[in-house]
Amino acid sequence: MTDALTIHEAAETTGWSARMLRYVERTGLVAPVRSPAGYRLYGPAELQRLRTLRELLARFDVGLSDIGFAARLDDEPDLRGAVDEWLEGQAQRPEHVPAPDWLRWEQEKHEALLAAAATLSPSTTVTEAA
Amino acid sequence: MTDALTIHEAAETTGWSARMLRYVERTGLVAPVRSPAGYRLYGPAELQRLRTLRELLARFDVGLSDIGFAARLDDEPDLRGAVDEWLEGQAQRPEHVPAPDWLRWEQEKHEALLAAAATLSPSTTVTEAA
DNA sequence: GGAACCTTGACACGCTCGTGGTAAGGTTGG
DNA sequence: CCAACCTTACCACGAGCGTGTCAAGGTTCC
Repeated sequence: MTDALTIHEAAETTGWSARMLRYVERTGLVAPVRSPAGYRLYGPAELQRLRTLRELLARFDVGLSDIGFAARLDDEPDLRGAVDEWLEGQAQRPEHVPAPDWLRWEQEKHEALLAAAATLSPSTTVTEAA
Repeated sequence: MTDALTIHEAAETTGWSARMLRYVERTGLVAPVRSPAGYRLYGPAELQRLRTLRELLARFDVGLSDIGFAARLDDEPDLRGAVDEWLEGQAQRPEHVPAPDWLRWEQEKHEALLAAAATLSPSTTVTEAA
């Protein structure tokens, strides 16, 4: 009990390489406690975390940096908010723009504006006929 | 009205370079409609989206790929779930492990196990005394 | 005190990201 | 018809990711 594995032992039981365990630590995703001498000590919790992390990366083919970003989203509400807001297609439309016009655009775009993009005004603005 | 800018015009009004607009499109974050001939046509919505995206990246110093990942989280519930679950420190502890034991570990870790990590058992398992 | 660990730091390598170019070829407007 | 635009497809390049390996130096155990 009260077992703590050294980096190489942890590597063996988790499937990571010792090298990668150090790297993972640098990304801030799994940081083991240190012995007074500085040795990394991986407890059951860390080991489990490492195994599931491994599974996660493999299953969805994402990178450590992606998970790192997700973590950042988690403790940076501002970022989370800004990103979410941007993602939901600019939910809060900029009031300074008439709005009805730009809305049509979205609509048309999602439908078949492609073909209907016929009669447009000249100038540098692109125009074309079917 | 009903204006659609070509890539270079859009570049000018959004601050991106034409080159980057194509790149941004490849990431799937802002994809303009295409004219019958294949020309990219940026409408007000896209332009706005590009401007706010630019602001977002600069303000938080994140990359297009990060936003791309956030988008992926948004439409891949499985991924979102797996990531969130992993992030909240393995909320659902593995029932197959006694639990009380690993919990102590977390506790001790967050406190001052460092110094208390004195008397341990020998073998390959790390051990040390103060 | 020496073998067997651990630590950090560095070099390396292939790959992706974020950029910029350039070349070869279609469109379009006047 | 031709200049001015657009398109895709490449080359390039520095920075970072994901890995490995090696070197120089502490720890620990017996």
